[in-house]
Amino acid sequence: MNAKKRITIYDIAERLNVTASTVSRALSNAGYVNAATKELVLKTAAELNYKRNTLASNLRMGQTKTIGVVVPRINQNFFSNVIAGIEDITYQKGYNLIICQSDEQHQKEVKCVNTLINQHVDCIVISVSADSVSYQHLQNVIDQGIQLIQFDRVAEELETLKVINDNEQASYQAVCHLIEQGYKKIALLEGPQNLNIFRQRKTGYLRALEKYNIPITDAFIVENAWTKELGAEATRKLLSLPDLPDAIFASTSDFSALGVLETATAMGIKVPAELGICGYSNEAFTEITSPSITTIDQFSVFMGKTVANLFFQEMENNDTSVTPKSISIQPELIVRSSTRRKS
Amino acid sequence: MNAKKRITIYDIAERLNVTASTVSRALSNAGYVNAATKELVLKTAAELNYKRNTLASNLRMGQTKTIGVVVPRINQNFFSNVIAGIEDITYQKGYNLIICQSDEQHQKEVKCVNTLINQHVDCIVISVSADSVSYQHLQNVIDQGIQLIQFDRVAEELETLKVINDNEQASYQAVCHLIEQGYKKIALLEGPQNLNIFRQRKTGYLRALEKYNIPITDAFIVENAWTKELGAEATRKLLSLPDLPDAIFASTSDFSALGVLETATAMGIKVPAELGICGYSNEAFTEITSPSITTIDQFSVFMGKTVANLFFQEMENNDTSVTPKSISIQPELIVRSSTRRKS
DNA sequence: TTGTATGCGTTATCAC
DNA sequence: GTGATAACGCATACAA
Repeated sequence: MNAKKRITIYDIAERLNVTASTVSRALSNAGYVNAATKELVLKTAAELNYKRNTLASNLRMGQTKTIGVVVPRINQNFFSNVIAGIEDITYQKGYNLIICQSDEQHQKEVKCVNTLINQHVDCIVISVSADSVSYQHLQNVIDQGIQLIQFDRVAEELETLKVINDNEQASYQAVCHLIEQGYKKIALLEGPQNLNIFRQRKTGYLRALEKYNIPITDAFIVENAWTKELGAEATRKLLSLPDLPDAIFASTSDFSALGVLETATAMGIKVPAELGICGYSNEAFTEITSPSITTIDQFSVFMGKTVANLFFQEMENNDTSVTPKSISIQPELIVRSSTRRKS
Repeated sequence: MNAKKRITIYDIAERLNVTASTVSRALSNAGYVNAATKELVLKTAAELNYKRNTLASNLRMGQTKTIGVVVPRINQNFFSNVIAGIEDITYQKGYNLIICQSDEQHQKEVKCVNTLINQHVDCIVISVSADSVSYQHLQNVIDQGIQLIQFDRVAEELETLKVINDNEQASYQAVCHLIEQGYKKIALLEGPQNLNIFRQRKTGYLRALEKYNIPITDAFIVENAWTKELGAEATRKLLSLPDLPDAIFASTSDFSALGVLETATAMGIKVPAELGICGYSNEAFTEITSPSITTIDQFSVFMGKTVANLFFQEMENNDTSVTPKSISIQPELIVRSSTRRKS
């Protein structure tokens, strides 16, 4: 029962005393075919419960109408939203998605990418893992003639299509907002600096300080504080400094910001009066903490849609002008209670 | 550049003056092949940057080592966690995942399933959409000889592998807990009753009331309150009844429970003193609301792993005993502040 | 140990 | 309009 032979176009052909070619034409309505026979084919195909073998079809046609997506974690809000956005568009166009997660491991990412190449996907969409070192596997994708689109976390040196957030600007705005609220000693929780996005966020932070002539305090910059736990740990450290910060910008994630908030609250420090807190990503929970957390919305679903649209655009105007395009989405600062000191 | 011909086993064969079969054998180390030639093949394959065409291979082999997953929403915590769990196991076994989302629409679900059948996936994993009416498309999967595994939301009448939560028991425990905390007038927010999971949760609720000889109040049971907004709306309705409930069990989701909490708080009603609130799913935010929300953990990642393991088990002992197996996972009640009135 | 021949299911290019 | 035939790239039974 398990190894049951499936119905093929030959089975239909035999039944109708025509050849497989006729059946094929009828089913894919390509080429000439008598209206009557066509209807007959369609009818018996339905009767026999025929399902086209996409494998064979793809092999013959040389394209799979499939897009491979590689993300660090599927079950992370930002990424699952981007995927949902991609899916929304690709589904309408009749394309399929193969999803892989790299688990933030470079090695697994390489394996995923290779699998996708083997699968002959038409396009690979990727946001690179945190510990990525080399980008040979991505160069490989390009070499195989497969469209490559990077989003969010990108290898800047590779000339590919990119969809990114203007991290620096968003970060700059956030810190400016803090300063305008009267915070003067602003700490930064930063992420792995091998990822462009975290470097950019740091740059935005520094630019804002510079604009307002606020000196940089090295002790206020904490590396790799990008989980809730690490955020909490960093906070304990920061709040035991001789010279305390009066605001913490968790540029890595809202989870980190949550760690800050919980720790500060536990220590009896009043937010936002004594400590301002700003996160990144606009996770759902930031709205419902008390106080609610100021954060930055990345428009993740929209980002996914943009990625997908970019692919189809690029495919349609297939001129050889391989001009690498980069789309930057402007994130939005969402001001909430955790940083609101002035009316 | 885009339509660049990829390297095939023939290219390697030509280069080494052997035949494609030898190359094939060497690459898939099947059958006899001279150690020296094998090494040579492997070396030049690497040199030429050969990538196996999985399409052709799969067509030949009659299996794709691919599993299709259909969920209502990719970017919903529960589902993205299940997917992550599935991926974790299947990745280790060298299997791929094709993910589709039905958007809670039966019609889209049917299309997804058909696409997966066409793709000749080895297995289809599905959690049915909320508005599903017929299950013909799933019967179809079985008829095509494809392994079908349902999880969470299942069509009970279909004899397939199933991985479910013991919803009734969890719901029963939750309501018993409420009663033991002194709540006497417990309202129920219920989900679409065409989905088994919501029927079961309702049954658990009724069973608990019965056990404690608490009469059923029809006005306390609100249909289709399974989003935050609908939960809020239901709460306003419930809290304007002449005879108020003193607890609300949002059996549909934590989002619904959040709507309850926010509405109650806005109305100046004290939680848990005047109103007990219990949700479902253990979303991350339930821990950080104030008060934190009592809820039920479904072990979603574990559920995904269970699904994947079930597939591999079933594949390995391929005896024809098509005994439909069903695995039930016992969810866990997480008691938090929103229902804690007694020490 | 290697080569030859064939087929997986489909589509495209020819003839007829 | 329809049929015969080849090809997509790989894997295997069989022959050598």
